[in-house]
Amino acid sequence: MAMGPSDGTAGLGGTKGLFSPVSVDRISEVIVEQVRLLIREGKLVPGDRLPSERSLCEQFGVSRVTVREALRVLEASGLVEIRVGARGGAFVVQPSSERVGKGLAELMTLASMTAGDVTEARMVFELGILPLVVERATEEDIADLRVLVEQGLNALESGSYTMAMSAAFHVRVASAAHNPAIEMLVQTFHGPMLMSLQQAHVAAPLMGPRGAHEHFELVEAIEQRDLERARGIMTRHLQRTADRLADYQDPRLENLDGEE
Amino acid sequence: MAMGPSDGTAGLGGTKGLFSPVSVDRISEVIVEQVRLLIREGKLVPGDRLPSERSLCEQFGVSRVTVREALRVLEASGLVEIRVGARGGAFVVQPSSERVGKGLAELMTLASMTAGDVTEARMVFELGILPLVVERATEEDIADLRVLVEQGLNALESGSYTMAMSAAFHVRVASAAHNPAIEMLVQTFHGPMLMSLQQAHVAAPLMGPRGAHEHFELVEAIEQRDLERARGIMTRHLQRTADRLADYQDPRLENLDGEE
DNA sequence: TTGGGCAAATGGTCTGATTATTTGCTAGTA
DNA sequence: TACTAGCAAATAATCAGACCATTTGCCCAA
Repeated sequence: MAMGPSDGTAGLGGTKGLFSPVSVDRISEVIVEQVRLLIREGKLVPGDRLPSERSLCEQFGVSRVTVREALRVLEASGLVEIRVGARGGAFVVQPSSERVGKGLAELMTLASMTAGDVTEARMVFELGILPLVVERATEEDIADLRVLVEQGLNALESGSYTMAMSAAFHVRVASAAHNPAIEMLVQTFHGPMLMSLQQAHVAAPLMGPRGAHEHFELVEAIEQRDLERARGIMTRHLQRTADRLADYQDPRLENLDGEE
Repeated sequence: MAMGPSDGTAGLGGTKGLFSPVSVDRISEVIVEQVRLLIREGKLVPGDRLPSERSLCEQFGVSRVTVREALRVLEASGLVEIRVGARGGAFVVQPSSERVGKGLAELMTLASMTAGDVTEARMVFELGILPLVVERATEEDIADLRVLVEQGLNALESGSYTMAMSAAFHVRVASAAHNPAIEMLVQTFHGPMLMSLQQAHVAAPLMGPRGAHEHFELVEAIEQRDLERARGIMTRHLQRTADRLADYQDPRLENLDGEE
């Protein structure tokens, strides 16, 4: 018996009419909302496994197709991860800032946003967090940064320096502010850059010796808790990015390889 | 003939082995990637309509279920919008920062991110962009802000002030920086706040007369291009949010109603 | 000219089946 | 006993063909 969406509540809600919208549409969406709620309420925590598709069919009283569409949406939203095979199924995942940033980066590349726009936002943000970084950086933070600088210098010599390494450095600096929201945002900035670089096949080394040395100096300034010096270095460092971008005729994201 | 995912490439790629992952899985994902690419390349622009489900089935040589799952993912990603009925179908949408922020907000509330974290990030960002705002705000920007302040004051008197209004004001201020990246990020900050407020059923007026007056003063300072004054006002304004948040025992996002 | 109604297009859903993959257990062998 | 090969079960991925609900546009009648 193929039933249409007319009785879309599918036994949910039932007697009480406290539905927010007039949504008599899309059973799968109702399922998504239920699961979402369970996750928000903490009744489902990362690592938990949802019932199998067939179980969910029975519990919701819908067909497998509908359940699968709901799972697809949940997966695309970064809430669950689906594994096949025995002991497989839908597992609730811990939403990482990385995962969040990915989605955001995707849309930033689509939005009408120039490389200059992104660079300017970086200027504001990465300079703005420096006081926090200088104040809060731990020995571990600094040790990590030293390693990254070291790797950068080595890669530079062997000509294998990539933008990803530069991005990793900047993100690691931001994480020294010890604020997940800030870390996520910085990650977001670098996402679209890396993405567009991959698209443009510009994996070539773009970091000059000067930029690498600035990374080194920045770590030193952070270690010495010298905010003014750190600010000066970062300003120069980012400014050169901006300048290089200005050289392009069409400074859209495709050309976001100005990081030196 | 029910064929499994063994030939999951579905005729794509074919001879050349330049697939990024080993992803021989999930035909629907391949379809998603194709459409995504078309959108990125500008071959599909907002407003365009994808072929109907049944057409896509033929073109891709897959079943409707598979196509539908791909469409679900694209829809959840905010790339297309699906309308039913004749002349319906999947339409490419302009990815707005609002649409993006929604999904993002969801994940941010789930991520281990406290209200304090978000507030601190706001401090950095909203203070950091003030120089740009003061420099670039147009008469239109200021007129819009005046309207928002007016509405806020009226709502305050009638007791109908909502957090959404405060958020709208802050976002509008950010948009006066005339940088899409910045606007989008500020919107991202406010998304999770609104969401958690709705969850906590705290739609009540939280904006004190003091906060509303600060909004008014801020607009004035922007109009006068008085950066220092604007900075002072914004600092006080956000600081009170931080202070209020500190009163909570568990300052998680559920309590992100500190905006006054 | 206008209104009603019918038909086509289209998404939403159902049913029942096959295939591929993973896991765990079992039996056979050294 | 220990180890490996292989089979069985669980599970997601997909297919095929059907029916329902909604929207749009057109045609015909008043």
